Amino acid sequence: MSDELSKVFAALADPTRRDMVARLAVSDATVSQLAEPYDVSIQAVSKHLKVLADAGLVTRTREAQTRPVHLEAEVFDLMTKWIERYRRQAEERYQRLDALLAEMNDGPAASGGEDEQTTKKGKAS
Amino acid sequence: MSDELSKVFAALADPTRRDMVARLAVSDATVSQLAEPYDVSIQAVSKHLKVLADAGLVTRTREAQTRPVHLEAEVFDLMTKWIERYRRQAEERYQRLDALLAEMNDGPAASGGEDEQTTKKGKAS
DNA sequence: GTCGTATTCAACCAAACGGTTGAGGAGGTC
DNA sequence: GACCTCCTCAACCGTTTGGTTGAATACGAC
Repeated sequence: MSDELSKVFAALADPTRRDMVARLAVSDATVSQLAEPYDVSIQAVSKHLKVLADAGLVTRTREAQTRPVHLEAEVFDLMTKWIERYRRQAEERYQRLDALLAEMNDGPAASGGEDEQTTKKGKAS
Repeated sequence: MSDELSKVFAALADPTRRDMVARLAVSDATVSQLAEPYDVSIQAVSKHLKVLADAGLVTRTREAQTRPVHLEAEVFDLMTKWIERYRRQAEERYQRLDALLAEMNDGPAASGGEDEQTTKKGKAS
């Protein structure tokens, strides 16, 4: 799990960590404040925080005895860029397919009620 | 890992699976076509596909002996919605903070109207 | 029917994950 | 100094993950 993107996705794959991110979007918090709602040990929360930090999603500073946690929203961009890229690609492909199907319907051999999956045959990309 | 969102994030946390999604965005493919570039067994690729399918990211149909894999781009929306929500929230918070700081710089008086939580100390930066 | 191809299922294994408890470390207050 | 609080590190444990190999299964071709 070396690469940045994998770490970010993996970090957000855990509901507890997503909840933490959600709360950190509202305001910074200390480890114990973050731990309060969950019934797991402080150490477990600290581990979750480490995962989020390793993914670059949060940063921690020192402030008296506490270590306030701060959300770094910019890292989200990495994900959205990746997602948007392939979603757009897939959607464009869909539109081309729709256009192609429309063309085929408009065009020649309309060949009866082909509601069956028969048309699926000629797939050769 | 019961919930939908966790499955989607977890599915995309693996570089091989992300690569498959990237390739499926271009065109549907069979399992062996998908497996070709990677030097892992076909079975391993089949497992990856199962993870993607469980997350709702791909669907598989049957067509002769092969099982073409198709990307379901709509599921991406789940993620982008989640991400955008909290990113926006965090960014708005930043803007409020910036405004607050600007205000404090403009009007040094600022009186004592602050809430009791002012223990937050002046955060350098 | 038999054969070949494409895919999945089953069993196994090492490594990572999410949790625990216990022992520190860092930094305040007395 | 002693003491308390907040937090992390270390060791351990059960479960999940990503990979393997070998044996089915599903389907078309012969």
